[in-house]
Amino acid sequence: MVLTTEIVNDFKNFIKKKGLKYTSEREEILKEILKSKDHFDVDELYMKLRKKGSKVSKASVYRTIPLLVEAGYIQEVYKQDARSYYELTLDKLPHIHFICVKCKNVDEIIDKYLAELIQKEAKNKDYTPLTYHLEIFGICSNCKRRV
Amino acid sequence: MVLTTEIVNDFKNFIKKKGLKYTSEREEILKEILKSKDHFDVDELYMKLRKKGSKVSKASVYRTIPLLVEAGYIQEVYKQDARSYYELTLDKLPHIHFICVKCKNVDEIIDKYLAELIQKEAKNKDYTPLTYHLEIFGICSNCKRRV
DNA sequence: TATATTTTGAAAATAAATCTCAAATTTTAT
DNA sequence: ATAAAATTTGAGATTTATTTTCAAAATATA
Repeated sequence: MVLTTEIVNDFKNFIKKKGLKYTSEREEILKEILKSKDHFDVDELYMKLRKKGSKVSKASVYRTIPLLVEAGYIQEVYKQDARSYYELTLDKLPHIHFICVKCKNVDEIIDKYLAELIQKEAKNKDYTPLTYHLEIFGICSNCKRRV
Repeated sequence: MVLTTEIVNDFKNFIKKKGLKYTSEREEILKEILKSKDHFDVDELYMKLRKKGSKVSKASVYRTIPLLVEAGYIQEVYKQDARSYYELTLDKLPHIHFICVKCKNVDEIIDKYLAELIQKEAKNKDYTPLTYHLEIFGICSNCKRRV
């Protein structure tokens, strides 16, 4: 696991380099995200912060997320029902999301060939890939059993 | 190219089998979609219909799309700015969408290994895949040149 | 042909994300 | 440390794709 303090410091530098101001809200949001072990959406993140007594507004959460994406700490991994889900990029291997259309469960699968495939096709097209999603919508084994 | 009349008839059977009513609106929407060579969203489709003098409402377009997805004629291929894009499933090989974050251009790439990769992982997890997207967000070669 | 059922169009409702703006905070210069 | 300049914040309004509502119209059934 990467050190939180180190990341927080890097983020501070990133913010400064962009000529922006380093605020306690931005730090609070990053720290909370660094604790996440899984996918999250803005609402979940906002609720977690609130429960801890944070006064950060939802607007600030919405405003901080693109900065964290740009800095490379998080990625938007999929969208469901017009809602975006994010996850930490750190230490993450390329993965696939299996989204069950019945129970809405999301299963994460690591596939080491996926990154190669993407790099190969990006090179072909002279594309610079920043982030990607591979989402497979289908029916999970549980839902297949209980028809 | 698959015969339109055949598809239209299959769709009619699909609708009937579900105990729904086969309406001229549903047929109009399907026929218009069958003409599409590319991705489309609800607005584009609705506008095309209007230009032809169709009286179909946008609500009906929204209501017909899930039926066509369920019947397997179209797929949701990506979302951008909270808007869903669809395309015909017919005769389509597995493909990747490169979405340029600068110019918003979407490039389609056929990759024959993608389907294999998905089938392999689905089998592993005892998953029944229905549809999938591989979206790569990045910067296209054009936008890289004119920085 | 009449009855029952579903679908339609138009407009209202919903909800995620973005925007507005005055007040608060951060940064810079003195 | 203090004041001025610039940015960010919170709260609520706005935006916009999609969904829902409901009376009227269309379709299917008996």
